[in-house]
Amino acid sequence: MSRLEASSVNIREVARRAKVSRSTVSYALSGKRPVSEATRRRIQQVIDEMGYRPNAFARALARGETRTLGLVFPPAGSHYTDMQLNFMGGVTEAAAARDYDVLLSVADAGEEQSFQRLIGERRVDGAILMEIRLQDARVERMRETGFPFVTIGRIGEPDGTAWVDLDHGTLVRRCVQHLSDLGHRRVAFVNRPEALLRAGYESAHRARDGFERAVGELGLSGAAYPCDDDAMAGERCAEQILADHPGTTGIVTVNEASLGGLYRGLTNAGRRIPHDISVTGIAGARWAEAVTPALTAADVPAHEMGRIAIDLLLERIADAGATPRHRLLMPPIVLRASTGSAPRPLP
Amino acid sequence: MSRLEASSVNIREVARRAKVSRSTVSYALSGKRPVSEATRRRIQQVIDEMGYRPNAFARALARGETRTLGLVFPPAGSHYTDMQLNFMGGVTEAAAARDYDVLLSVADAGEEQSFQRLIGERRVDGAILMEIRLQDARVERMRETGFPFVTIGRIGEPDGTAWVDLDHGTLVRRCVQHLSDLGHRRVAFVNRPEALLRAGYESAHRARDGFERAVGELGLSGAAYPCDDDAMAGERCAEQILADHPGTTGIVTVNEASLGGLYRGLTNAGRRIPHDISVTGIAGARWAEAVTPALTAADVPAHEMGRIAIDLLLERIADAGATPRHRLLMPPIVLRASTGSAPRPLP
DNA sequence: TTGAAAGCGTTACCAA
DNA sequence: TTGGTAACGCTTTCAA
Repeated sequence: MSRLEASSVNIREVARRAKVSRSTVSYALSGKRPVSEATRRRIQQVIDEMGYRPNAFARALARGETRTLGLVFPPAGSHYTDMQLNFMGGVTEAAAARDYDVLLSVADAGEEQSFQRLIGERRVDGAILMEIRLQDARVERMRETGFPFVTIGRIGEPDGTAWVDLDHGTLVRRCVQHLSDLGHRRVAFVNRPEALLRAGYESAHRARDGFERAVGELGLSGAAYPCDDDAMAGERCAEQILADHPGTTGIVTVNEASLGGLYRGLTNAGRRIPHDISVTGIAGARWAEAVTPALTAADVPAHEMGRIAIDLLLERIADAGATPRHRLLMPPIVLRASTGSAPRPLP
Repeated sequence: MSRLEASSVNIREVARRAKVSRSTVSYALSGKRPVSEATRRRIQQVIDEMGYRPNAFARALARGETRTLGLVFPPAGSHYTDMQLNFMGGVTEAAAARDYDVLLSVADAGEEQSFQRLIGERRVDGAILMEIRLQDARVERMRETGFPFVTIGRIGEPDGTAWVDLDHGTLVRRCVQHLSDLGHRRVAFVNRPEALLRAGYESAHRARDGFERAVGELGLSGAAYPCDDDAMAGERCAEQILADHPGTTGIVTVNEASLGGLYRGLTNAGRRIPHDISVTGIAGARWAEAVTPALTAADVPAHEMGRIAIDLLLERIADAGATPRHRLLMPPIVLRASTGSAPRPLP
């Protein structure tokens, strides 16, 4: 016999001690049926004495709801970004505030196993999906089954799904605009890793599209670079940018993890920020402020996005028939110290 | 009726279609009793057709085990450190590899509610506790109830508990030693936030003790500073250090989130790293490499620690009677570019 | 206002 | 090799 049973106080025992039926104990707890004040009191006393708590699984089984939400994210080895991890924090705290637990699930795009554990075995009432791709098998799967879900990020054709996302396209556009306003004519774009791009990772694609559109509309010259999520890659990326186009005076980055390396690469090449080259982009505030000079950037409100995702999900669960809602966030670009007017062009 | 039930295929239906009893289906799945090849096949076919998966809660109820592990961490608003978050990643992936799910729970030191949800309602088979204090109410509580648990970090008197921890004391000691070897005579220590110290946060205390012991043994002058977990605090801390003791030429830090600010403060004060002042300490590799020059530091193997925690926990669950084991980790200090020999003393 | 009993979907023991 | 059935701990309908 397992310890769980051994140490378990159950409703039957409470009922016996309080000299009432099990149903009365249940009703006293849920309040779904009037219970006389006298017996309610007696029951409560026994419960306090014995430290009784209803078994969550038995309750889930009887009620058909689990009061647990799933958080699905892909395995990343040791390479979680700050952003991803702060989503997790936001989601979990918001869920706790609403009396839900969060069940973590690492599931790759095509991976059936984890999905089945979560949805197939009915462990959760709904799920939040992170790291969305333009074409996302997990999302399609959820849709088919009619299971309540919300995505952080949005698929290519998000109509009919519930999601919360940053408007990466517009945000990057604004960064380019900002550089353009400062007189920069040749700019570069530092994106997330190439592997993610190939996998169809939505934010990387939308950010790049935004960059290219903006460069075109504003009549600038620009080049986009994928970059791995670490400092060394950032350093190499800076070298590459300057090698390809020495006249580059502005950089937009959406890769916070490589930021320190990017700065280092630029500095090693003898470029001062922002005197010789301006840098801006989208990043967690912590990263933006860790570099010197601090990065002018749109701060990712990861924590808030986690909270919003939970709210949207609970809405879906409460009313599966309603039209799915979404939130497209566009945090302001906060001016710090990494951008300035373009240097006089070299002869 | 909830959607869950509506879309649910259950064992009874499978049994009916395969023309066997429910128990046979159950045994065919678990293999705990021989089943003739013919019926096993027939059952499997029905299962595949109908997409049957046993309901996790019903199974948990019947078996008395949940195949779910709890991960308890304190609420942090938006201020999770990289380290904490990477623990979460490591724990989750290791659990998934062993076919366990992870249930997240935000629980403050004294908070009963979350504890009760997790343990009282028997949602998990065991739990991992993070952010340990020297005196930790949660740990005591777990101990009393005999519930299987492992701590990441260790309490003041850890005997009899299972834990995995970094040897912060010795690690900081080695950092001081390293500085001493390079000829530094006056050093400073940048710790985690004061609030954490006051709360009895173990790693902050053990690190500080290690610093003071080392300074004493090596005959150096040293001062310790608490520092909040952000760049601005790091900057102010640098200023403070130089104001208090301008002759400081070496710094040991265990506060990765303030590292960028610390560098900035030093640089603003006209000190070049490592020419005028050396910096070293304990930090996640990502942070250590994000700053320029990259930090000579002991890299926190957060991911690995998460994995170890899971292994220790599964051990506890499998054999509650065994003596709890532990792992004290001491990653090497990897030499990067932030330390060098002490400058000639000023006149 | 309360009790009895039938589920919820599994597992595992007892028979056959 | 299989089937019947009593748990597991709770909720909720039906009766009183």
